Amino acid sequence: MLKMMMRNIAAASFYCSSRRWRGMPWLHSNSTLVVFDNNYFAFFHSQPSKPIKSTRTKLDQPVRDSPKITNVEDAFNVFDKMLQMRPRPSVVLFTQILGQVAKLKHYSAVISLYNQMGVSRIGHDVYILTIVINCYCHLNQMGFGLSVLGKFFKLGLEPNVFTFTTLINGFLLENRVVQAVELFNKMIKAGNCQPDVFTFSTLIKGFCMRGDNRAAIQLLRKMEEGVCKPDLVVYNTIIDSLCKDTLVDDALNLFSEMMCKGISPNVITYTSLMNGVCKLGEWKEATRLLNEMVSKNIFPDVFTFNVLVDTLCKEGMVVEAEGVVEMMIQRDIDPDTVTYNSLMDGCCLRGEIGKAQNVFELMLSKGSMVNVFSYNTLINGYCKLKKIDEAVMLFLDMSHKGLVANTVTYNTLLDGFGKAGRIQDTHKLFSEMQACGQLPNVRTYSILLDGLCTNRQLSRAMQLFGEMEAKKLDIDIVIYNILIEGLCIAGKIESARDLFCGLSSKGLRPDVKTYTIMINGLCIAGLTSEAEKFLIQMEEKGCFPDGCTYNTIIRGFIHNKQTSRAMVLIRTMVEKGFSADASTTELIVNLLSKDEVDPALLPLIKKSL
DNA sequence: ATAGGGTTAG
Repeated sequence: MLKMMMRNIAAASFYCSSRRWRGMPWLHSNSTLVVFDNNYFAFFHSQPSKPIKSTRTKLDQPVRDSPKITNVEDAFNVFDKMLQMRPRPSVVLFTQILGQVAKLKHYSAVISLYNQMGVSRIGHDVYILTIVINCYCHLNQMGFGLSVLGKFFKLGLEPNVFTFTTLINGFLLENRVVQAVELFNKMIKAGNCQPDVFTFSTLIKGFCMRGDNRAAIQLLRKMEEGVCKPDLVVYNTIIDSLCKDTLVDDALNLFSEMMCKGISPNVITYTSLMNGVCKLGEWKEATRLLNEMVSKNIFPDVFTFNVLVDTLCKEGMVVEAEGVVEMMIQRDIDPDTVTYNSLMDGCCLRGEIGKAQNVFELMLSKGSMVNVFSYNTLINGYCKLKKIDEAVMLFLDMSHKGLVANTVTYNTLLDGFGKAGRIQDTHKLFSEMQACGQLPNVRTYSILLDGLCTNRQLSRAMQLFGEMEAKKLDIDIVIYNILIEGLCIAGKIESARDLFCGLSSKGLRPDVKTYTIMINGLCIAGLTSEAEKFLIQMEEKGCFPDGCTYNTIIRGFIHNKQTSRAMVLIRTMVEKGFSADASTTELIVNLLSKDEVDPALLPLIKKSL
């Protein structure tokens, strides 16, 4: 019944949005995806459908000692009953309960149950202590995790490979790679507890999380030489990391290498690869992978479909994304919160906030489907449309749903306030986020700085920048770009140049944006020849100008009435495969109407537009 | 009974 309803809703929204679609073709003019091919879906219908879900009821399942725990409340109830039983159940049963709660990711609940066990003098063993360490790790409380390790020695228990692997994971989650590697090496040296494939994959994942694919692959090669051979999880971890860095070719090489070794890919491997090619806009390659996996009887699951839905949404093709959702439902794969969040974001990107709100309400009607991502996405949608009051309402509504606003929530709202010129509210919210224990990150500061700069409060921006330096925050190039731009627009080209020149001493390298901002600033100050020097300099340093750089400098030259110089730059831009954007086009058309352009250049100008 | 891999937001 629900499925029927969903299908109808999907069909209805399909109709709605296809009308919008026709009305706004310009939204897709820069789409990197090839035009959506309806045949692409054909294979889904021709393939055997996914094996029908088992309809076995609870009664058919083998009777187990431990009751199935589906929520924390159950766990606490069962636990209380167990504590009252005489004789008391064995520690194994308690372990099973805690293990299940941990699997539900209710880590603090596990800790609290464990503490009750201590009070009730129930013995501890390696299993339960390892579960507890794992929970502390996931709660970012590695210190407590290490103190549990102390208990091993107090109780005469020997930590095993599970314990050490858990600890290594804990270090990695806290970005303490050095300690993780140290522990790993200690395991090898000590000799009585060798790392197994789990330990290796954990460390490899840690390297990947830091973006250190080289170290990850190095460790993979080490495994290949040793006794502990890499398995599918190890390959999947690295393949995914390469894909996330859009190094899809490297990922595909590893993929074939893995298959040569007789390790067959699974749905996770294919989902990572598809995510990689989708990120590059290689829709045909995504289709090929999809066909390939299905031909191997590996069926896309909700993760795989979510990648497709999200990619389509990011390209503005919400209608097509809804088509994919339709297909998921037909294949008995229920869209989940992630699916709907992607759809919502897609609607927001198109400015269709009402439609996004409908998706949000659909999630609400289906039970507690909304999460912090859902709120953040919708809040962002409203902020981008400058509907700040609606955004604030949603923000206030979160707590009623038992959801806690996180750093992203605050960053989104802070940006909304800044862009709406509500600087006073920005300050209030910034204090509030810290009072609520949500730590500002570099992104928060970049949002605050941007707000101050665009609201002409440059001295306050510089003051905040000073605070960041004093706090020894990891200041990145984005922060400098904002400040340099702020200074340029305020006409303080000298200070901007000083900041720019000081970059290398801070260990930072200017990126395309930095150069473009400087070029713009120099043009505003009338220093066009210096601007052109920057254009040459950036190329020499291996930082290649993009379309935006060329448009910026061309506009700069036109504004400075150096039309012929601008025309030369247009020629270069066209040669490099870039073209004039809307505002440059307007300037050029203006020049043409005033007959200020050499007619000989007309064919070239046509090419650039 | 304990440890590792894929999807969404700023």
